[in-house]
Amino acid sequence: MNKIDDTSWSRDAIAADLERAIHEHRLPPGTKLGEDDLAEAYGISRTIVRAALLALSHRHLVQLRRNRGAFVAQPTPREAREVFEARSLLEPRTAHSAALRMTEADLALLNANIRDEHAALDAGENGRALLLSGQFHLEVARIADQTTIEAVISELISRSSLIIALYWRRRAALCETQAHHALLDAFARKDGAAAEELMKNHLLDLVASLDLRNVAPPPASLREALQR
Amino acid sequence: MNKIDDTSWSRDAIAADLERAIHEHRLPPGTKLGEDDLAEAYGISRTIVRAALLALSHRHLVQLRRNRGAFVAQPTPREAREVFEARSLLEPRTAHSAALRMTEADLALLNANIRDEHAALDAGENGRALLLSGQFHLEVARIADQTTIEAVISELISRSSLIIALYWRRRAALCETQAHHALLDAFARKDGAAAEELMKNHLLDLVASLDLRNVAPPPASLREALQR
DNA sequence: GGGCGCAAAGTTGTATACAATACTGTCCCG
DNA sequence: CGGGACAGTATTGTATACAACTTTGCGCCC
Repeated sequence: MNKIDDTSWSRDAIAADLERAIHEHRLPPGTKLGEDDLAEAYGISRTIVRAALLALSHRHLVQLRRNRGAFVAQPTPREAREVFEARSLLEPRTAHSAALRMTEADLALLNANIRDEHAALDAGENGRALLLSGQFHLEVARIADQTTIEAVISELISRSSLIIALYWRRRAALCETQAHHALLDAFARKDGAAAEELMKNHLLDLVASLDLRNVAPPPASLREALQR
Repeated sequence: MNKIDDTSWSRDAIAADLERAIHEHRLPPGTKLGEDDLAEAYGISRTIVRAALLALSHRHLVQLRRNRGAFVAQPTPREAREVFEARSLLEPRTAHSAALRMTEADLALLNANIRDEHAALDAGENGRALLLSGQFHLEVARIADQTTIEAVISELISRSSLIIALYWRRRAALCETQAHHALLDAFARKDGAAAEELMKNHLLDLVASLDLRNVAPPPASLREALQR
């Protein structure tokens, strides 16, 4: 209903649209994604919606429960740790490669990204800021020219957004843009080793800002029941 | 037709069955996977088949071409390099963790795996040997108790099987089991550093045994035309 | 005889109808 | 008054019908 139904939405377009909404915390963890609702919203049949939800479930952004429907995923503390563990294996080395391949155009793009993120934060658009923050990391992987790793990181970043929604402790907004700024400096100097180290510490800081005590499943079934 | 249709196949069961067939090189790269054919083979409607094919396409094992159908993926040399690049970022450290957590039961399982692989090679069942070889790597990730990384590695291993089908240069069968045996020794000693180094070199050896010159796309559209 | 165009067949894309399962509220019984 | 069973409602699972597109083969024209 709030979606533009001028053109017909493709499966991938719907999946991307939903992923963005999840990433921006417009669809919080546990939200029920009813097939009829989505079909009506996008002006298409359930067939396409189901395919899109299946795609998102493969990215661990949506949990499918047989005969019960699709819900925005709710990563456990364990899953949260694992996601950042995987990122810490992939992203520092990727940042290293990216630093060595960095061009002026790439630097400008990353710089614009940081600026936009800051603007979003000032405007109170936290969801949009989080999305831009993720895009910064994704852009680094793209610059490293590693399509396969980029795809993996893309999924991990989106999952990280869900993790932040559930386990974020204190608002360390400044920390974020600061870390990205420091990375940008290393990139500008084409200092691979520094970029690698900065990325590694950045990810460690991110995990440190989470509260992953095992009392996690409160939003699990309780919230889900209320959500609908 | 050759499939058992006693019980009804689920989407995931079909996807797993197809993935196994691809992994074992029973379905070589470029093979057309017609929806009607599969639906008849498994005794279900195209609905489920389409969902399974969509799932496999998300694992990069199947390439979907709009209005043309599904084909077993044909990784490019570049993609091949990237897959092993990703594996070399993930698996050595994972082997390290696995070594530290190794139990007697785990060792027995890995040992049995190597034995089975050897038996398969002796029997000339190369596809089965390749599957078992992949399972060895997957088992290591499981032992490391990293579900998320395990899922990523699982996909990369299956893709590696496609890469081997396309770019394998010489049969270095012995090398394979030798490397796994050396890893097993390190695991038995709970020597994480050694396991990490062995895994790293094992993956380098694998890439070295490939012929990734950019004359790759011969099997691309030519073979696809003949295949059907 | 070669090349273009059109028509027919086959395959995939999408929507919809129906079946199966889970949820909700009510009624009856203890 | 509380608990359990049952029926109604709603939602998801699967199959099928139809539409759109691609491919293929034939025929006509140049």
